Amino acid sequence: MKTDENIDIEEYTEIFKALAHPTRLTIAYNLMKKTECNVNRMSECLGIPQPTVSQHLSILKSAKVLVSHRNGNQICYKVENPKVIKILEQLSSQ
Amino acid sequence: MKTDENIDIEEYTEIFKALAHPTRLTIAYNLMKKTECNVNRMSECLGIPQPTVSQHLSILKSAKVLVSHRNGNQICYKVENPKVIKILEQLSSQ
DNA sequence: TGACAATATTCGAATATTGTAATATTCTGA
DNA sequence: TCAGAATATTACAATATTCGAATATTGTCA
Repeated sequence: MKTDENIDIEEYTEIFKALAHPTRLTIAYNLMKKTECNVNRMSECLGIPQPTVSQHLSILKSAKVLVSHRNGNQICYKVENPKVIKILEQLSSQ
Repeated sequence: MKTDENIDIEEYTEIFKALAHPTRLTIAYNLMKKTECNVNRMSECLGIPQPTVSQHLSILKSAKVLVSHRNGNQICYKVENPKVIKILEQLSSQ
């Protein structure tokens, strides 16, 4: 087995680490499938306290899985990273 | 955001957790790209002690990322899980 | 069977992650 | 500018992960 790698192992390790939690994977997958979403709405839909959701969002953002932008009163998160989208799309193919 | 999921979040969480380590991602990616490989060869190529490689292989196997079969004196590991292959293939597409 | 090669397991210390609770920050609109 | 809504941060205890060292297991072949 050659150890040469034409991919950025560190980058993907960070992405996978971010996705390796049921709450975070659910958030990322749903944001990829549907649309952007603000924090309180996620918190309600998931039945998870807002600060906990915020922590998970912070981890997803650090790994460049999500991006955010302010929309009036609130902050919307969505998936934009094409590498992440390609990965998440595979989860539901078939 | 609806929380309905048509994918098995737990299953993919396990897969991502297994892949969320540089050594394990390197092993899985190389096995997907190239061929099956035995433990000592991986240990040499990666420059990582055999027991450590064996531990990582055990984690990858538990997550159903890898399968193994005996080949004479040694044990060969490879990627067979189609869900995993689809994910790993995305890493090098472009 | 016995020796050796290949692989797996166990243990423990160091480190990282997780969830909860409390609190802080930031922004908007009156 | 002030109040309140929305979001983020901090601190800490509980739990999980990681690596290396030591050792155990398994299979092959003479």
